[in-house]
Amino acid sequence: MPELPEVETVRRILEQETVGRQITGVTFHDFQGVIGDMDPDTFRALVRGQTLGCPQRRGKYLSIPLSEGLALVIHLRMTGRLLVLPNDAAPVRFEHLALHLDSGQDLRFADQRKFGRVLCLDAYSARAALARLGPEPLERRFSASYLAQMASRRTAPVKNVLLDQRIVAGLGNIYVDEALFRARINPFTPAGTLTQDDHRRLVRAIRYVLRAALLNQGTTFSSFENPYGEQGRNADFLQVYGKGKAGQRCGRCDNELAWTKLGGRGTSFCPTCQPMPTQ
DNA sequence: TGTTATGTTGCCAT
DNA sequence: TATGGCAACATAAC
Repeated sequence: MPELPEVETVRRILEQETVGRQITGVTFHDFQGVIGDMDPDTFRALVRGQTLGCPQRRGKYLSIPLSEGLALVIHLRMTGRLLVLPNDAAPVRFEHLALHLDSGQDLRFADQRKFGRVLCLDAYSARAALARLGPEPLERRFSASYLAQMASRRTAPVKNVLLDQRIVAGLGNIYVDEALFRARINPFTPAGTLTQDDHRRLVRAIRYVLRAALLNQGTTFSSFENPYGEQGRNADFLQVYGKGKAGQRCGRCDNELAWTKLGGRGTSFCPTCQPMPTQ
């Protein structure tokens, strides 16, 4: 599922392929709700003739500035895909939107589960949409002391706190499980009970797993592909995500990994390396 | 063949 | 405010 490393992988390819290209036309398919509440003809009128600026990423959002103070704000949610294809390529499965570019290519948006969106917003609305996000985990503002401040007095499990995009932007189920394993912290630990050393290890672990995933161009667990249709290579390096349920063994201690539900999400961890702190 | 898990975000209830 | 549950949706796997 697209989290920070996957979205950034998409952004880097779009930066190569679409910057400076003009939108010459728009094609919708069966699901026009992909652009939100906006009328499709309005969307068409707004974006036709506009030039695509340099794509930006904020958390799991992509934002592509257009001329005239507009921006395309895109979220892939769980199964959304952005693809760069020739104008004359047939629609892909679950394609909802095609932006025809003057380069002879299309920027296509496809999404099996129809949760993802491509919104055309004015600069003010675009800014508002991203303003609620917490700091970027790979920037300095996301520090051990920041995490300590946000976790202070909170009783919710640390995993839930890390998944909260208002606390830190861009983490999802995969990298939270991976980071907690690397930091040797039990996902159920009440956030407010973490020690200073926990905060430090956790921030370092989050940065490590995200950087590694970026180098591998993301994790393809089920459906993620980059705009060229290529899979990420990071799945081979996962330590716990997707392994607890199958009863696989921990790469550190060789005991069996555990699988449980936490906050409605599947959660894999090692009960030996990530023990619950004693009450 | 029916049931369940999948995971992101926003909305709702407590 | 903090927290938890669930809907939105389509499919694969059981």
